[in-house]
Amino acid sequence: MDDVHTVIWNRPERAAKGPAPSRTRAEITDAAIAIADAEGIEALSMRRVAQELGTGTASLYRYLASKDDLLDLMLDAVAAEDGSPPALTGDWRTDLRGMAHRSRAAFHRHPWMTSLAAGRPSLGPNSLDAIEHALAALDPLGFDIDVMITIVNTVQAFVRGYAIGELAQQEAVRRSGVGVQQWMDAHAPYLDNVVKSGRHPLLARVIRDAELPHAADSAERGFELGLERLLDGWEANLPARP
Amino acid sequence: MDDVHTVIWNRPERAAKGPAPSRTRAEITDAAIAIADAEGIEALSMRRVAQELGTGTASLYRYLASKDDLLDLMLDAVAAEDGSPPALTGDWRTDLRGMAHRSRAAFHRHPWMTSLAAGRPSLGPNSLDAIEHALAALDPLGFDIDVMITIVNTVQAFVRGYAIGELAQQEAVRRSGVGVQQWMDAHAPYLDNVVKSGRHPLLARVIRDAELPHAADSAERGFELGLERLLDGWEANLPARP
DNA sequence: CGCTACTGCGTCCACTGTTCGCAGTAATGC
DNA sequence: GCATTACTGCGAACAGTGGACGCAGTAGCG
Repeated sequence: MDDVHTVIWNRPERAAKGPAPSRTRAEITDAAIAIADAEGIEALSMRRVAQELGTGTASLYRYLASKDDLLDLMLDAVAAEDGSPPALTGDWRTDLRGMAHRSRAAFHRHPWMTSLAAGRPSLGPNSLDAIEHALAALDPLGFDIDVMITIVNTVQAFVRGYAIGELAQQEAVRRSGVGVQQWMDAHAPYLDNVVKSGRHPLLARVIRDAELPHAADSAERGFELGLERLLDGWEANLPARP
Repeated sequence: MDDVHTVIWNRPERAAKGPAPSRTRAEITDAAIAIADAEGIEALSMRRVAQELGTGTASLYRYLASKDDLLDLMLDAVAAEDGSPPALTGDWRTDLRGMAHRSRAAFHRHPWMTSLAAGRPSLGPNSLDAIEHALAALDPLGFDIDVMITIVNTVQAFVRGYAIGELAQQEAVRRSGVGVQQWMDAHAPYLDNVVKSGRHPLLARVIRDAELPHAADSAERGFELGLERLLDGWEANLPARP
């Protein structure tokens, strides 16, 4: 349609002329997030959003060029949930650790983010704010901008990848529609075969270990351990100041 | 239908009685991978797979309980592409680094994996082989199994998250149906605004930096740097032997 | 006041994953 | 040798999807 305003982030919300729109992008986005939270990402359809808002399905396309746009808006809305990033502490490790934990918490609040993060670069204004904030934490160290962005990138990559792995089983269970116990029961014979075959002795130990009670918070501990190791690695190898 | 063979990995490929099936799961999986490689994951439909194989759509459901099963098979098939994991070198860093690079290469060969990895725990036999191999690389160090699996987990998380971030833009461009240049042109006004607004001074430097020619291999360099930092972190903090 | 550019939306299209039932076939039990 | 059984391939149908089109109604500018 338009030549210059092709990207959602650069498209004005309201037209200059004509009747005022009766909804806002934010209302639509919030409704979509509520549906995805409650019923899963596969239940999120344009019809379902329209129903939630009590409007016609086609009306949504006055606000969004496509469902893809809606998904972009959802991701960026989540990036703003925590409000403005906290003030910098002066210690880059503390600041980056905080960013990592906030990001992981967002994934846990909205597990559908794992599905959307793939194939969708986070270029929304709120995501950019978060990156700027992380860069600011590294700024006092006085390094090249490409070193700084690489550090931020790798931390974000770790958080994203860890959250996806963490939530993968939970999401598979939810999508299957049965309870955790039934899902486990369905998979038990296969894992039993893996253990009994003897060709995966170390994995067998992992599987047995996973049945222990202490495993409850192992995901959280693994995240913290991995994150600290990554930060350790950067701290020990920060390049010399230019 | 069945009580014990509910999980694809534990379901026999061929029935005991009746006519022999005219295809195999592997044929179907390969066809699906070829389609996803060539036309993108959103072009992968059961009808499209059936057409590729010259068979009826409903016939596929003699081999698979659902499309989800097919996606699981695709992921596990990719995990077997490199053949058996190479022999251990005796240096855990070298072995884990190799695993990470092979995994990243698989993501690049099959960008649709980024979409599938979310919400889908990798429990297929080939994925399990890879994990067993990584654990074996750490075994000589003599640590608890939960420490070992945590190290493997964090490395896999980093690779997954980095690959997803790396391929996100490429996938967005592909999905949009236009060329890289047109996609860039569509986003340029927005990024210009970000730079001009002055509220993201560090990001502005990143955006300017990204236009430099050296940025061509920056994704690869970032991956290697981050991976080495993570391995550094583990090496420096390996817990005391039990 | 009229013209223009918008808004809301009913209706339609092509497509999706999956199920049902039927005809054909290979191995088994007797 | 022959009925029985358990499978195979698959056309057709079903409920759902994202999105396009065009029409009626309306708000603001000249």
